Amino acid sequence: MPNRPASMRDVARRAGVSLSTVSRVLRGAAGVTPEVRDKVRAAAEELSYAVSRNASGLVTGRTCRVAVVVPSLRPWYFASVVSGLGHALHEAGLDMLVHQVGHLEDWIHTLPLRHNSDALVAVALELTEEQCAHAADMAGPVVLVGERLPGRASVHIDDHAGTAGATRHLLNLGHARIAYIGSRTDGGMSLSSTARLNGYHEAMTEAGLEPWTVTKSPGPGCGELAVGELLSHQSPPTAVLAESDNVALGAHRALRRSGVPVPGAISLMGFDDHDVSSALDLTTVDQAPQTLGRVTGHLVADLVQGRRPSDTCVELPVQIVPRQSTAAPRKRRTSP
Amino acid sequence: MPNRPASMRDVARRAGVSLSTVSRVLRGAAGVTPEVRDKVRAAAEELSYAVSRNASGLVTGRTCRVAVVVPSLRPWYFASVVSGLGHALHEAGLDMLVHQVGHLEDWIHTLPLRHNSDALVAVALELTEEQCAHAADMAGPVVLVGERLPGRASVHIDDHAGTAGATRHLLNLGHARIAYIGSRTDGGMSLSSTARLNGYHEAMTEAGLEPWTVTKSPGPGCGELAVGELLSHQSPPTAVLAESDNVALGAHRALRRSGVPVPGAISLMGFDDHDVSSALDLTTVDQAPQTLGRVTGHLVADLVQGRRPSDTCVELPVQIVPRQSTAAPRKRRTSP
DNA sequence: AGGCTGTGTGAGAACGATGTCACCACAGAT
DNA sequence: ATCTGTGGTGACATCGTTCTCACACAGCCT
Repeated sequence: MPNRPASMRDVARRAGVSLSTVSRVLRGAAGVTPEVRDKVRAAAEELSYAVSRNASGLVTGRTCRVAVVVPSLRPWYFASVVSGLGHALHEAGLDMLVHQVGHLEDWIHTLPLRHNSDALVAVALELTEEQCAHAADMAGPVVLVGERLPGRASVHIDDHAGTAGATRHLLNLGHARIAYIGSRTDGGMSLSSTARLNGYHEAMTEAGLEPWTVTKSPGPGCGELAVGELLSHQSPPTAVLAESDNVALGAHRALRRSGVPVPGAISLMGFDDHDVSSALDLTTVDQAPQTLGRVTGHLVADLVQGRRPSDTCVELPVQIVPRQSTAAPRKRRTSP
Repeated sequence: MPNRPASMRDVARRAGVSLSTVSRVLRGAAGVTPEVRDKVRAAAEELSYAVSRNASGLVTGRTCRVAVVVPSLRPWYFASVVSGLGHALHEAGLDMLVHQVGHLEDWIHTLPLRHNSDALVAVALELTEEQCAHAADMAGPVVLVGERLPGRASVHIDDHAGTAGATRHLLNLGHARIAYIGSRTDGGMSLSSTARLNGYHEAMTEAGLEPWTVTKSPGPGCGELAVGELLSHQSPPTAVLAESDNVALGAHRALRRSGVPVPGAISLMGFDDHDVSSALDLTTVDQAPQTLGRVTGHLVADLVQGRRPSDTCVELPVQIVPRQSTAAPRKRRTSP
């Protein structure tokens, strides 16, 4: 009962021209009389006809589709990246296929994408070169977002500069005992985690101060546990920089419950500019994930459409967002 | 240089059988000797071959692809719905094309989807019957999520029961002066907004109490403005129910800034179970958007794959999530 | 044996577009 | 008048699948 949709042949018949001519018009190819073109356009409009990317892709070899692989769409960060990506791809006339793969093992299983997309964007996946090569073999250009791999196209932020800047922000406020809360899985640290940690280290040693790092396994309890450890110290830090807003969130909760005023006794900084940060008035580092996605989209479009992009490895700047959770340290009573 | 990927013909040659046989094997069709089947599978594996949905869709008329149209992927709610949807579709062997359309006018422009997807899921879009019909004409079955339209398949939560339950929760705590903050655009109220308002009304009148409603135009300032209005009243409410967590968030901020303790002086409830709610310990109504998406995915899969779903119009229950922002009202000092 | 049935396989026509090539008319040059 | 482009158009092969049909061959019953 869903009577077959109109085909190009139907449009051709209606316009009284040949199939080829309709194709030319709809593709915007040159060599058609304006008069004929309008006639064809009108016919297509009346039949509310749209070309089948399926069929055209079959002969051109291009699907006008980009596959995006992401651990999950739900977390704020991924949603933002994919959102920006979607907009940019849409502008370039590309459709976006979204695949969520929880574990990297599933990833390889999801891969039979060949012929089904023109490129692949992997968001926040730590791929090995081997996996990348396999993916490229299956689906054309591969672009990494939020991670990097030598020799592969990637778009990511300058994590190092972000934490370095954040640390300097705290130093400039007058803090000296600045602790850093990081996350670390059994498998080690991701490249961006490492870069963030290094940024902190650099800024601290640059200032002649001893870095003070606490790492916990990632998850909801990360920030809380770390704060517990920090507060039990003989002289606790006056400022805490968290690897991410999620960690900062847990830290914030722990501080609140411990009755430690923020920023009165301890200044707290996050990293991400998560929605929650503005709700909690948390000073943080904006990594503009939507921009990340958008830039990636342009890059992918360039690659797919055969333009040579200026640079296949883009590093985006970050920006400090000052809010209420950081302030100059309280004067120490012990000083004369 | 990206040497053309293997085609079915290549697999056939390698396995020493005909094209048809390969097709049969890879489709899982019956009537193939186990021995031949294994041979074909092996050949396909070696060539790391995957069927082109493009080509197979061309002849079957099915694309194994579902188009999802959503205002934006960024907000928590949409991301959750689409995430659930994606998982369910993936289980059903369907790929998900995501389109973000900010305005409904763009929507119609995005529509040339015919032949490019088997079904269309519209998330939180208030479509007219005409637009639905047009969409159905272009892309097969249409399923609405979070909104409803008589005669169209839809999946949504029981907004009415949600606010009614929330109101009763506050009533049970002993509140009587319960205000409701709603949002309303110039164009009127969406169906779900209306249902939420009605739920509140019903519970209040049921309890013999006078409803007290404040509506502001939606946006970040909605909750704040409303709280301003409520606090300026001669005897302010002891409890406030917000149409959504976003509104509640603004209300929470305004109360905090006004020095009104929550829940000490005023109990506050939201609706959605947004991430921020747990961060703020906000009592709210969980509408499980990911489940919403998941259920929609199953429904769409049924429709696409020709199974007759048990019901094309699903209403999901909601659940109160009690947290720290609601408590019994303070005893009134004026009572003897 | 002869005729059925059934089962595994292959040949070839779709599907709906694109791209190549041939054709036709008509312009201007010879 | 004939030749030669040239610009608009149509015929047809092609892309990689699925699907329909025909065929070969085995087994079983009369």
